[in-house]
Amino acid sequence: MARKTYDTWAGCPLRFSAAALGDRWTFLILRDIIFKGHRRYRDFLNGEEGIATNVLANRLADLERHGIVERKPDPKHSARSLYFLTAKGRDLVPAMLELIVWAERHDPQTEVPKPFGDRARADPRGFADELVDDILKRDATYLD
Amino acid sequence: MARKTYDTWAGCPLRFSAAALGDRWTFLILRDIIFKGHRRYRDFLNGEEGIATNVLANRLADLERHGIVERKPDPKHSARSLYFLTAKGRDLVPAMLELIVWAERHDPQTEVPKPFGDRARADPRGFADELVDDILKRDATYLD
DNA sequence: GTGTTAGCTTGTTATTTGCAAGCAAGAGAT
DNA sequence: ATCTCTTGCTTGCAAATAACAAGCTAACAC
Repeated sequence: MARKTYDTWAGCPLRFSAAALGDRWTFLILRDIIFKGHRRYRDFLNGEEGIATNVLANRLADLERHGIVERKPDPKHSARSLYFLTAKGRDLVPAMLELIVWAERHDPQTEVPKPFGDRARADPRGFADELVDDILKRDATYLD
Repeated sequence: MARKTYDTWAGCPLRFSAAALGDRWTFLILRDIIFKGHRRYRDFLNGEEGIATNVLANRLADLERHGIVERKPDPKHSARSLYFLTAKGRDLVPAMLELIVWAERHDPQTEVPKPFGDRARADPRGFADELVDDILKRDATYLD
């Protein structure tokens, strides 16, 4: 069963964001789609953090319900599903970049490569656009 | 009792962010400090979302453990505690602003005032700096 | 000194998570 | 064609966490 819905949490923007994203695993799934190029259930499941399969299924369903992720059958493997970001999901990239900038600054063990952080700080909009472009290119490789 | 710690979640920036912020209530507490000017336990507790008192105590302790929030005794009322953002906490303002921009765009019921959204989109850095300034000014009113 | 408020802590129950197992449908090898 | 493996889930169960309610101590307010 999916989690209790916070569908009445519209209006206030941070409450709206919290309802959609306020969960550890949701962040990591989005990271996997945006930065690791993952699109398949197994890819998420095999991530190093070890999400439980039922929790993954719930989170993907939640993200789909929120219109952030879209599920499509894999044209090459009819048994598989693929999970893509919608435009709404792709619009989260700038916020994700700012979180990365924050983490880079405050995590002494950060693994953010310096050029990545520099670029995110110097040209956040341009970098976000570029990342969105990469996402769409990656999507295409799964769909053609 | 506080939540299970995800203290080993350093390194990857979004995992680090998820460990510190990946929770509905955490978002809302930060919103209350940044945008509503709340500093006292009661202020958070009386928020319209209705956080439970034990959950609030846990979240504040978590935020303090993560160095995002700092607790100080109220100089005017010795029985009270006040919760302030640390520099690390104030550095979250740009990410919060991007989430607000996202929510404004995708929540049909958004209550973000248009000038606020416009400013956040046109001049994110300047706006974030200004908000941090407001936070520090507000802090001062509690401490003098 | 009596009543109220602030900031919690301590139960108790409901919900969610983490872990293990199972399972149907499709793909791949023989 | 059949046997096996993989994929994308669902189900069951114990443990952790959240929600709701009550209580408790120290400080004010009068």
